[in-house]
Amino acid sequence: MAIDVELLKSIPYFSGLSPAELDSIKEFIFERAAGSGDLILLEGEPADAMYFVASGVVKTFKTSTDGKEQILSFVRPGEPFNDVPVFDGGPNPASVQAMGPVVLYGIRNSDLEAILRDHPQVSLNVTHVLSQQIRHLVSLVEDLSFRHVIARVAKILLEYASDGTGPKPKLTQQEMAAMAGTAREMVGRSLKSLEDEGAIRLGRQRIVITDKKALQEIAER
Amino acid sequence: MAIDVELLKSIPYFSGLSPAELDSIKEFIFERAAGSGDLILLEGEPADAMYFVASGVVKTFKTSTDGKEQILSFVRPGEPFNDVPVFDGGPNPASVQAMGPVVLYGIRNSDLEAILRDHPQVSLNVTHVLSQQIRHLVSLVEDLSFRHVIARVAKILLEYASDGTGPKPKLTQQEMAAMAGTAREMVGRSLKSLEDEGAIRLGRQRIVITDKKALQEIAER
DNA sequence: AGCTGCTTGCGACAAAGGTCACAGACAGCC
DNA sequence: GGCTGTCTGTGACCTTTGTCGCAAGCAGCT
Repeated sequence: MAIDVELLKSIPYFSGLSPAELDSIKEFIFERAAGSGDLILLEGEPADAMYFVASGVVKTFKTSTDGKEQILSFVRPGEPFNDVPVFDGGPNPASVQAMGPVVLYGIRNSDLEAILRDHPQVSLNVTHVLSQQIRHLVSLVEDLSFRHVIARVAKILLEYASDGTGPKPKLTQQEMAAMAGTAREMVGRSLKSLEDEGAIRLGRQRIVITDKKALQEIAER
Repeated sequence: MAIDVELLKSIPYFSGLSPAELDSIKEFIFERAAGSGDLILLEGEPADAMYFVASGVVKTFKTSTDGKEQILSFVRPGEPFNDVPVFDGGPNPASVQAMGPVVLYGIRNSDLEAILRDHPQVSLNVTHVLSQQIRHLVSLVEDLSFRHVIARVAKILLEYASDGTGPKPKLTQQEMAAMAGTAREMVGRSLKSLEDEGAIRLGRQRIVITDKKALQEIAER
């Protein structure tokens, strides 16, 4: 196994570090691969490591007692997940699943603690990363609390349309439902109603945005 | 104005610091008072400082375009708010309002940045505090996504009953509604139905939990 | 004691969202 | 080229939640 130092450099956690520092950090990193659909972490389990996505995409999500799923975020290359337990000592806050074949870089809790102690720049970087996570969650709360399902679906489309930046998970209606906190059927109906309003076109396997402005307007309601 | 050093010491942000360090940090702190109902910060405005509650309680919340309010958290003595903008440079993520007369300790962004640079222990502490905020928000998302209004109300009651630890805001139905992300009437109906099930008793101005176990059970649905 | 505002308590509807039950479409795989 | 399992489309129906409109109730103030 060979840790990709170029990738390490591009990870926000480790920005601003010297090559020598990166080298010493590299020693703590282990690699882990997973196939499509593999469960990587289970919410509530004791946490012993955090991860970065090296390639592929994973999703973090919560599961309700009756089996409903709420996706919290997608994690793309260079981004971390399950870092919270390192900082507060608690269990995994959410389950994590591979959206396709993925390669992960992991760091054991105790090792990261040592890194934080030795490299103050890293904990500074971490405050930045955690802040972004907080903003993301606040925005999710806002969506769930204020917006109707159709607006949430419109927002998802706007965010996950083909903009060509980085890997995008191809979303099933089931997954969109788990993102929007609703049932699959509601997503289907929302898509249909968005099509009726002329904002999108539903093709075979593919959703095309035909009127971005209209879609944005619907997303704000 | 006199900054209370005892209080400073008890703030998680500054735990593990020497008296000398605390003294130097003290120099950056300014005091600010607000009366009941005063708006302290407005979401979306440029942020220039973060705060700690010295006495009293404030609430942080989001407002929708049509005026609905979603409470994100209550902030009690020793706890921070509006720290996220310091770490990511963005605007205030939420509005903040005093629940009663409050005294706040503030630190300007640029000053806190200096403190973080000079005292690595502080940024370590910050990662811990932010992690807790993340867990709190994830739990809020879970509630909004999985639970019915009545379960959310039950949860609120369990959390804000008289357990005698620290100042508790006395909640109106309107405020409970803003916490649960619903309308005031729904809170009223939920309380009534909780009373019918024998979990609580609604007295004049006061809600008494008569069957905690039953209430917990309802809260989990 | 008499005002004035906030807080509650309902009841009747309306609207949004969730559930169920299938049928058809498609993709990937032997 | 057929099979199988997943994904999608859809209608009917039920539940939950939101909205409106008032009428009391209560608290604090003068």
